[in-house]
Amino acid sequence: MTMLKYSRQRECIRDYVRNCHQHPTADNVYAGIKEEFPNISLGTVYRNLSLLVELGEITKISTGNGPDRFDCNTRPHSHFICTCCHCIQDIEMADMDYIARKASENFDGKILAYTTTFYGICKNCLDEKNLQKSS
Amino acid sequence: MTMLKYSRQRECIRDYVRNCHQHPTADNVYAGIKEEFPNISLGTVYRNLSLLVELGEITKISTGNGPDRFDCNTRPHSHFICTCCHCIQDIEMADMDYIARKASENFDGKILAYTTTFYGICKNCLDEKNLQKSS
DNA sequence: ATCAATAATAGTAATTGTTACTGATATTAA
DNA sequence: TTAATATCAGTAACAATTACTATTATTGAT
Repeated sequence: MTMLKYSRQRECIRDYVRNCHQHPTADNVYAGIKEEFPNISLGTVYRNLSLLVELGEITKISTGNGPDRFDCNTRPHSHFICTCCHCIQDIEMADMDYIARKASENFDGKILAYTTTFYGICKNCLDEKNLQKSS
Repeated sequence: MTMLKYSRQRECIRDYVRNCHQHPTADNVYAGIKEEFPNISLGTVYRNLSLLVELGEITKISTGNGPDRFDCNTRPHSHFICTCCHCIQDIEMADMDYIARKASENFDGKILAYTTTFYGICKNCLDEKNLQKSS
């Protein structure tokens, strides 16, 4: 491990993700901190986001299509991705570990982590289309 | 929808994925059928894999880093990704729907699908390192 | 405070995985 | 057999991300 030096850019990037609850992309972060650092490089944003993920200060969400998203919520939780507007929402579940325990039962490897991603239509899109959650 | 015409290339691609249980990448498929179709195009492989996914004949797995993988198993199941050798294994779980029901309880959108991906060390890697599943 | 060591930067080029385009070929229904 | 057109091979374009390089900023020791 190489020693870590302070950088104002990294500080700013971390704060931005901390205060943004829309699960921003690297590009969103880049655009968002352009005001404070007009000539920051996109590479710097990517590098620091990766670093912050390594440090466990933020997490990365792979959506399956489109760019990765970042999340200030480091507690274990799931994500919901709306197939309509592509928004991402956190989903908290009571007994998440149940899944890992259950999966371990018939698996001979060592399970260290897992993520669950839900897909569907978010509240906003349901409302816009006058649909019900249960229809 | 445009009408679907037969193609030997698509047949071959489907058969390859059907008989390959290593969750191949598009590149793997490309390399694997080069023998039968020496001058097949990588674009053709991508196009047909996407088409087969649309038709529900195979499924696509997004790994989060690295290329997408494809799976001949179309029944609902989870995946385990080894962080050591990067292999992917299927994990069958008895009551998977429990998760979706549980998640629905405190969520106001409409959940239509979900995937769970487990991360850890596979049996082979555990053995090579003389490690135990429970240590 | 000054300095040397080096981590981090801005800017840019390269890489990776995937999709789009184009003219030629293969499949299909009449 | 023919006409219509889906698919093809080949290649170019694309989006997201990473790597490179010369310069700047931070740090710990003088």
